[in-house]
Amino acid sequence: MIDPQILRNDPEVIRESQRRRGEDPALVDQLVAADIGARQDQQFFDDLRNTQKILSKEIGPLQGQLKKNPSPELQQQVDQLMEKATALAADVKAAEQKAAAKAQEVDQLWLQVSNLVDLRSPVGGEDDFVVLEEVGTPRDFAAEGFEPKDHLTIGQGIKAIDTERGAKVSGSRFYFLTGQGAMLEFALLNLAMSQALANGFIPMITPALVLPQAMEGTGFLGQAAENVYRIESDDMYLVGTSEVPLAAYHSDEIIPAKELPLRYAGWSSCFRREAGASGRDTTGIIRVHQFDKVEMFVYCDPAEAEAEHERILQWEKDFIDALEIPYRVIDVATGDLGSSAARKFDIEAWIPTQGKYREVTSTSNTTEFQARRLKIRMRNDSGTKPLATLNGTLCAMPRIIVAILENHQNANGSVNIPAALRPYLGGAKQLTEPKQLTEPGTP
RNA sequence: GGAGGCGUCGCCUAGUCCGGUCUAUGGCGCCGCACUGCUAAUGCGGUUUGGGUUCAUCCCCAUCGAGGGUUCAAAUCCCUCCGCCUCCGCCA
Repeated sequence: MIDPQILRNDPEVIRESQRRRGEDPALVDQLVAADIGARQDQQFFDDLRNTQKILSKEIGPLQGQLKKNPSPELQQQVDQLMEKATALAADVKAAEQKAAAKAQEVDQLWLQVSNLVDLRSPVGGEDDFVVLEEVGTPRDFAAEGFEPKDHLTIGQGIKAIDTERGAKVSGSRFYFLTGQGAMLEFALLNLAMSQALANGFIPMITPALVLPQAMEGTGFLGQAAENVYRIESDDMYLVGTSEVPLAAYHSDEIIPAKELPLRYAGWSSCFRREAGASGRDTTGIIRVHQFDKVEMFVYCDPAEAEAEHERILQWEKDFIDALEIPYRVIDVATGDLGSSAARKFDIEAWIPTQGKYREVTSTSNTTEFQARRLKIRMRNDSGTKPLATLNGTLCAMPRIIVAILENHQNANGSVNIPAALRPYLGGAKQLTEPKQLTEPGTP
């Protein structure tokens, strides 16, 4: 949610943001009208309620007197007041219901408005991003004298990835990480968590099932709703990222300014329906329904948010650097920000067999948008105010595994392990074909 | 799943039986002022959150886990739900 003062003082700012996103600016005009109406109705109720309270306070003491010394005169006085009060009660109730209905209408409209875009975000759709930098040089496999294999071929060769049995057990876009594939994920987890810990993050293992208000508050029930799994029988949602539980963690709380910034590194499974992506990335583990991820999540003073966003991006780069993977950083365009982000940077890793860069991490500055929805505030000397939240991927397992397998493969199908990862794999320098796992179809 | 207990403005707590002196008590903590070589102690005042109004002060409304209901009037009475604790049963 956006600061309602902006709606009242300068609604054009919100209209412009909606236009840049390719969303409906007329929503803002609906909101302006609804907001005025709701405040009028609230004021009407407040005043009516005030008269009722004053009247009620007159009746109380009179009732007391009447009990001690009953007199017809007093009785008449009380009766008269009661008559007025009874009539008023109905009006108060009606006014209250009207005001509540209007307030709800305003809330519903606000839920449809996305965050104000950062004016530096490039305007346009998915393809209108701006490349900020390219880091590292893709390997020249031709010069090395062999054709690179795709990650699935390599993964199957070293018995690290099993998509056939994944599909057998759970359907398409599911997979098993087996043997050293599983160990590779654990190693990446440990590397990521060590880095996060060194950067002052608090490690967190979060719920993967959340209540509707957590999903709503983080902004995933808007346009992104079709990609969210819902557990109908219990009215809960499977999270697509631990950003959701990490944001809702402090909902309805007021955090002292001196405790900020609060940095959390969450580890959870992530679930995505990938609706509307049918036909894209159908082989391998680039686009899957379930994966594990280490996510950075920060609560900070809004004045610090932009600098923190840069820091998170740097930590993401540090991690990919450590894995020795070539990548580029893009400034995501307004149409591709999602409802919560004001600005978003993606890191895209080089995927040799696709000959292009593919998203492996994403960091968003959601400014005060989520904090307002989730009622998270900070307290400093001048009072309480909404704080800012930011998120960024530290390590999304399958895609990082894809990037490692493809970029560090050898002609014989083995894979070199980046030096930073070796300590977490017992010092091994390569992933090679093991003997113990059976082929699919073998009894 | 069964039985019982509990949920009050940072923390602890009074109030709930019996509705109106609750404009929610007291203590701790915190903030300000006074006193004082300094500190401590003491005294006085302030201290939930959100909304409306205002230059600001003031004032008004809501808020006693949440939502309904009864009533002129609800922390207090009734109903539903949620959470926590204890015990029992089942299970990882």
